[in-house]
Amino acid sequence: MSLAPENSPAHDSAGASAGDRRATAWRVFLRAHATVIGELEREMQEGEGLPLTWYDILVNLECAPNYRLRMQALADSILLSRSGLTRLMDRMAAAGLVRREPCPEDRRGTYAALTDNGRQALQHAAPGHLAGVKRHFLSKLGDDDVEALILALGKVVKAPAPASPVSTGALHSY
Amino acid sequence: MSLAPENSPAHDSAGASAGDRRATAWRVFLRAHATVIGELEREMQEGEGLPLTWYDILVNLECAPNYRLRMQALADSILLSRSGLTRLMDRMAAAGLVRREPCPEDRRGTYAALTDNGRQALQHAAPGHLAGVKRHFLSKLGDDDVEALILALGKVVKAPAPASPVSTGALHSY
DNA sequence: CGGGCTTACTTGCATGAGCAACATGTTTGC
DNA sequence: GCAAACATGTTGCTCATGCAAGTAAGCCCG
Repeated sequence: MSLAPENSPAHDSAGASAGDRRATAWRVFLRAHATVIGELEREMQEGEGLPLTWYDILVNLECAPNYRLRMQALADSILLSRSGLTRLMDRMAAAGLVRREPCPEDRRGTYAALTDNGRQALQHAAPGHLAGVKRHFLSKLGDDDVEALILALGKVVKAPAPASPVSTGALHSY
Repeated sequence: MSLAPENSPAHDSAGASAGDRRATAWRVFLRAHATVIGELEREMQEGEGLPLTWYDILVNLECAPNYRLRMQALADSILLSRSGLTRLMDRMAAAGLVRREPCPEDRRGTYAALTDNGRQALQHAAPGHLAGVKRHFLSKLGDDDVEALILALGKVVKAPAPASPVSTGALHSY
């Protein structure tokens, strides 16, 4: 989104103040995200008929032990509210990609489990998505850019660069 | 969102392949965006009662000649669909922050114009937002990080780093 | 000048998301 | 043990968004 009406108060005097550079960094960051995600979403929708959110669910389940995850954990992982996930699971279950399973250990709980159809859909969609990420993002970066991004943005994230699948969250809630 | 079930096909052999580093960069990028935007949205909502989208509109209008913009241009600027903007303007007009003005030059057109209330709301909200951007993003970066981000992400964006207010777009459509 | 094509916005409809309230089940402290 | 606190998932409601269709106005060309 926009930053502010005028740039940060001029505490520098030179042409491009440090504040300007920082504002620019922020804008580029926002714009880059919007651009890339927009493209990926469009391609996934057109190519596979899957919303990126669905893909996200599928990946997270594929990587989970026994191809299933508690609703809570899944919601956290894709940064969706619990109720949002409940509804999303309804839709994906109706489409045959996932299935609910009761949780024996905690009878309040429910597992979201990947169906065979779901795994197939994922395997069908993954190469295109990977290619899209490369095409719209990674291919434009040199090795040094990659390292610089990891370093800089890692500082921004609480737990710097988790190894697990990890979700955008970007998708939702903006 | 998640990248893929497994990381990119192992074309390298060493521990952390180039592909891994790239996948990591992508994940950190997504996570950083989700984290920061989530915080900013929350703070704006709690502090000012404004959705970030509204703030975004206000900034764009504040910076426009005569504090007004054609609907089309505004929609492009905040990366919202036309119909989305129509409805958004309805809500913001109802809240007294903006106003529709007929466009004399092209009678099909409409200006979205900032009201005095809108300017006040913006002036009230801007410092907090600025501070939030600093707190959650800029303050964690060194000058070299800032430059590296501009360089790397600039390559990702079509028109590299426009000077105008610029919108997230990130917000919407994710 | 007048019929078609285009553009600018608006509206109908469907989708997706969050919050608050709920039902159910588990844990904790006495 | 048992009641109070807490956790998990689902449901009611409202809001926000996009797409496609509709309406109004400008433009182009014969």
